[in-house]
Amino acid sequence: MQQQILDAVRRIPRGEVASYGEVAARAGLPRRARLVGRVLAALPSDSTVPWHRVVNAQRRISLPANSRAAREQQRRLRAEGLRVEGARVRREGGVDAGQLDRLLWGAAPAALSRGGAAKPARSRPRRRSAAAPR
DNA sequence: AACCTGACGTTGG
DNA sequence: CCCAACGCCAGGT
Repeated sequence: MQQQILDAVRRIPRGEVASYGEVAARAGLPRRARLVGRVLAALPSDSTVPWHRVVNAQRRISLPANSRAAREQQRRLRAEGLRVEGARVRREGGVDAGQLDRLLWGAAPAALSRGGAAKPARSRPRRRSAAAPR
């Protein structure tokens, strides 16, 4: 099953990241996020597995800040075009759901914003002043 | 077998 | 957004 995990990691596209939990799930091992971590920790330094594309659910590098490994992960991620601030990793020019809506529909989907049925429940991002990706 | 520990995750404050 | 509490799974002592 360790192979399954490594394969899942290998399937992460260049320039993208996946969480330990996601990797575990994709490997058919739900709830085994920690296992993913231990497997990666055991990787030989010469491994070709893109372990650097694995981050925690908060999209943060899950390694002791400033450790050798942490810096290496930062280096590699940046090399793949990802923005890394501290431990936080984000995709360049990433668009959130709200932006995507506006990009596709031009404006707020009035039909959905009508009170009554839908209950957003969770505060939605709402970014109005963000520069539109040319 | 109890207990500690960690490249984790989710929820609530 | 940061932090604390829990919940979880596997290994190591």
